[in-house]
Amino acid sequence: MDEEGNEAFAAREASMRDETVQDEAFRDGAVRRPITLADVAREARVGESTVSRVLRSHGSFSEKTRARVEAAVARLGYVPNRIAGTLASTGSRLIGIVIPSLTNIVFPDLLRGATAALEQEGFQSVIAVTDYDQDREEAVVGSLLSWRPAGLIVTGLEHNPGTQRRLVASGVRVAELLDTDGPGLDIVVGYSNRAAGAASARHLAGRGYRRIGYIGHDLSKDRRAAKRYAGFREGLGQAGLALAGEERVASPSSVEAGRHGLEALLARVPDLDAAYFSNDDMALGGYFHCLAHGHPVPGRLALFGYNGLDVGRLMPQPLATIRTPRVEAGATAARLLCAGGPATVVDLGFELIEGATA
Amino acid sequence: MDEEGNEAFAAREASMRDETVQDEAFRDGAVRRPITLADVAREARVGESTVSRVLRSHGSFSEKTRARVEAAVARLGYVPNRIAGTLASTGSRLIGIVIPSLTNIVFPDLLRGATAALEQEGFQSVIAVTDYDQDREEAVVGSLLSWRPAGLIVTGLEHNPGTQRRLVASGVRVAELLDTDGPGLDIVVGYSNRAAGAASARHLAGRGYRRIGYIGHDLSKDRRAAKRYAGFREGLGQAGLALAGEERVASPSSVEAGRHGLEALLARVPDLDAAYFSNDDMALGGYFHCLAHGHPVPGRLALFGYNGLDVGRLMPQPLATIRTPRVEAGATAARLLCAGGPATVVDLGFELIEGATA
DNA sequence: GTCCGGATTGGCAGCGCTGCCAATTGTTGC
DNA sequence: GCAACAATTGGCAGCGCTGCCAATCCGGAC
Repeated sequence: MDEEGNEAFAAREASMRDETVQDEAFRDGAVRRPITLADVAREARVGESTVSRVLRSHGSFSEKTRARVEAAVARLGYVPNRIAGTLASTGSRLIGIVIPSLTNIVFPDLLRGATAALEQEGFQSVIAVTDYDQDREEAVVGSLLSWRPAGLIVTGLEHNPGTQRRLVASGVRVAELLDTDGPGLDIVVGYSNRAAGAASARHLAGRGYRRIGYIGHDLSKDRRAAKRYAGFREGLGQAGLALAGEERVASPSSVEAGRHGLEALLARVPDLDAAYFSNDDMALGGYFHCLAHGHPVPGRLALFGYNGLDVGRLMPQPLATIRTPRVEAGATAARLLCAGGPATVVDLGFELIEGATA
Repeated sequence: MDEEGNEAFAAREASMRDETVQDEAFRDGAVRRPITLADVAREARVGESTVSRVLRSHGSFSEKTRARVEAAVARLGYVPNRIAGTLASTGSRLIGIVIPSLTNIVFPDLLRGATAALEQEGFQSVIAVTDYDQDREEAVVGSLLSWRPAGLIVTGLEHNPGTQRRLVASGVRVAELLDTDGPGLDIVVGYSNRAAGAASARHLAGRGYRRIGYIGHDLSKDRRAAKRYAGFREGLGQAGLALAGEERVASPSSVEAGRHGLEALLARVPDLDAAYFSNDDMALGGYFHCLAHGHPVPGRLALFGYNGLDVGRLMPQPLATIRTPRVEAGATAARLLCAGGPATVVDLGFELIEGATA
């Protein structure tokens, strides 16, 4: 145990090791030629197409043949080459998934739902991250399309003209996720962010809060957060209220941004009685600010988030928020893509969690 | 705005829409044949190999030819088919990434580092999730290998014999991540979980805590957490202490598991003065329990986590924990795989954050 | 003007598999 | 026992691209 507590964080290259494991795998020193379906066919003394049929359980073959082929596969340690298989057949078993970020747990959730559903259908997912940048989205969409995926899952409904063109021209099925506020290209699975914002506003207004502020992150990039914001203001307006103040941090959403954002907003608008955050991470930051400064919640200040993360439910006072079916959205989109039905809009709705912070 | 606050969570199929966007993309009603490199060659009046060379900026060609080819590509909206390209050439530009979970932010962090580095090198990542199940790991490794990736990133050093065999037999480069406590197959990038556990124990013992408990999740599946646990006990032993009690929840780690785990442990061992959690999520849950029950931290109970998540830094009292370079590990592994050097072990170390909860 | 070497270009054989079709074998009805 | 039919099997073209090699072009040296 030569590690010390305060390790230098910088990478320290450790000693090179003489690993020979790999070389051992080479048989008799000859250059190892990868094992192909033809090798299996020869080993099993059947035709190539028979091996192919057995391995895909497609078409007909006798039980005896199956056994022979499977034995040969096991003996040789054959791994089918899906690159070749995909090229030869029509469709690939790949689905491309484009998400804006991996920092916000929302997108791993989406991925989780999608990959689980895809695996069931025998599909693999190729992922790409855009960092909320539409130009990067265009680039990664092109890059994913070059793998000739059976379908593409993208986030949101807003895309560059170039991205739209590529998506349409490619002819692959596209599912746009987590937003139903606007026209989609093909399959749309999500919920109305605008409605969620409005519902949050109505809830806060209904509970009697009157000096309501907004703490958000960079809305120019996160279009869905912008829609919630718009819906929220609309909802306030319907209740005869106006936003008492708002704070936008330039960074992506985070606990830190929420904590500092609320601090800044309270400094400018001290008589706030409720704060609406662009999401739960931000709200948790706000909650920590209140705890740290002894502001009773919701007595001094009510807090409201978005997403319904687990952490919110487990705070000493459960966070008032809106739960969004992210995992389900991923799974639903994946299933619809695999099923190959007509263009559809699936609104999964959302659930307002009253919690105890508002 | 026809959404209501308390949406039913169950999926509600929305009306099918007659989307014709896709059909518009079909030219002149004929069945659209995908555009191939041969089409581009014809359009540009050059040979296929010339187009290929231009598109890959490989080999030599005149400036005039490049312009002609690029114009033809733009005119036809050609997207190269990497499936075919990969089959024809030797190596693919795919890296398979196998992670145990997407629920714990640690793995998205790893993915983030890896995908960012891979994109720079012109690689794409195919991901698969094992749910901490070694049999599923074996299955997904096989599935990823069938895409003939240039390399594979897996988590941890412990694998089924079958997984090991496949990895070695495939001949692809493998990077094993987030653990350096044991022998690796090829490239290993991470840090010592055992040392991290020991460092945590020394820290708590050094601060004068004597009745130290452990709250963890399912260690039989999460081998790295098990190593931290072992290191922690070892560290306590070196300080002349023994574990005052422990609580293992059967579920995966989560804020909820931490909160309930601490509650249960305190019920059994009321005179605990410090709690070591299997990670920060769990520790945050413990912190929430303390807040909810008015236990002063660290006066009544000290808390110590693992991973160094942002949220810990922003708690009213910053969490005492160990920061692990997860993003860096992903990026380093990706770069090493692309670089194709010899087998290596890179120990990135870790950093103990003193925080204010211990 | 001719020759030489390098730059540029095109032709074409596969990469490993699947899909089609034809050949072969086994089965059932009468 | 034989035809008709179904089940099973093998052969082979070709998916779209790259890599190799040969053909062609170009500019300068002679």
